Formats: sequence, structure tokens, C-alpha cells
Amino acid sequence: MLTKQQIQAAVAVMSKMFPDAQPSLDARTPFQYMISVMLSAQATDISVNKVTPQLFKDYPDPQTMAAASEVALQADIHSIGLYRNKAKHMKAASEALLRDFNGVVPHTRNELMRLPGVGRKTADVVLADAFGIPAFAVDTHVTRVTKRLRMVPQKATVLEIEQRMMQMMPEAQWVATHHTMIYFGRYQCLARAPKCEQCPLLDICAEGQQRLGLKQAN
DNA sequence: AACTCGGGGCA
DNA sequence: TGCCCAGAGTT
Repeated sequence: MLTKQQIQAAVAVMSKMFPDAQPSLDARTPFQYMISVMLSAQATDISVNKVTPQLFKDYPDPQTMAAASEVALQADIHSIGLYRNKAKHMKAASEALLRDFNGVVPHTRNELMRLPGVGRKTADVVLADAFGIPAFAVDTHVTRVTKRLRMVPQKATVLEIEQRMMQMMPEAQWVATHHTMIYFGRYQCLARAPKCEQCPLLDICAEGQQRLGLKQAN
């Protein structure tokens, strides 16, 4: 397991590799940001950004989205995966927003997670990126990267990863670390074919060394 | 913990 | 073509 110093040093290296790592969703309001993040589940930001301009032109706020039919919402997001579920969640979340939160996107994770279609990851990203509230969102990239680099135990749950990484990194860096790891996971530490041969973290990465046959497990 | 939803990306 | 994926909800 990597030490706190090693983890912070590794994150610093990733940050130098991807200095422009930042949220890339097109959205103008917290509501639109929340919807964009919901759509990001199992879809790329690029795919989401293709449909949100028309979606938010047609339904810019929870009032109009709650009033829309699921079929009409599906039409605007048809080109992304899981669009039926997502249309249902968008409408239901808009209705819940109006019913329970006076149409205002809440600023706490527990409140956000009460909205249909909003889970831990989506809630954390909304807090961090729409409101600037410190949060460490753990997604599949963060899970894969932290486990490969032995920043967390191999069996760690999402909650355990989140708690450990929040202890390892200064609070002021939680959000940036999340985005850095997204980029590192997306472009360097790929799920299926990680680019270990040209990875600057190879010297401290147990899995990378194992993959290249430079060292046995552990 | 396992299963479902689903079009897109990549081999 | 066939597999995997920037999740969340249900059982």
C-alpha cells in the first residue's frame, strides 16, 4: 500500500500529465448541471454534450422538464445509452425538485440522493462542480486507478475508497484530484489496455510492473 | 452481491 | 461482430 506521501506525489505527477483536467459538461445552471451529470452515467461527456444543447433549449428548468412527457424527453436524448431510464429519471427528479425543494437544487449529498436518478457519484459531482463544495466523487476510473496503484486495498468498497482518499489528500485538492484521476484513467490507465510502457508512475505501480513482467505480484 | 438497462467506442 | 463502459435502482 502506498504511503500518504507517495499518493500525493503520484497525484502530482498525474496532474502534470493532464494540467487541463476539468469538468467538461455543457451546462449553465445547477439544474442543468445536475441533469448533465445524470446523463453521464454509462455515457461519455462528449455524447452528453451532443444532446444537452437541444434538451436544455426545450426544457431549461425543472418546471418545463417536469411538465414534459417521458417520450418527449426520450426524443432529445435518444442518441445516448439507457435513454429510457434517463428520461424517466429526468422527469421524476424534476418533479421531486419542485415538490420537495421548491425547484432549487439542494446543496447536500443526502438531499441530492433523494432525487430519482441521483446516486452517490452524481451527488458528489454536482456538489463539487456546480456548487464548489468539497467532495471526492468515486467512479469507475477512480476505483480502477486507486486500486492499481495500491492507494487503497484491492477489496475496498466505493465508500472506503472515498474515505481513504479524503484522508490522503488535502480537502482543497479533493475536487481537482477527482478530475485528474478521471483523465489519468481515461487516457493513460485505460481499463482494458493501460499504457504502462510509457507511464511515469510505473516505478511505484505494483500492477503496472506486474503487467510488464518486471515483478511478481505484491 | 447480482442483475438490468442500452447505444457508442474500440478491437 | 462482440465486448466493455464517465451508474443507479431494485431485489
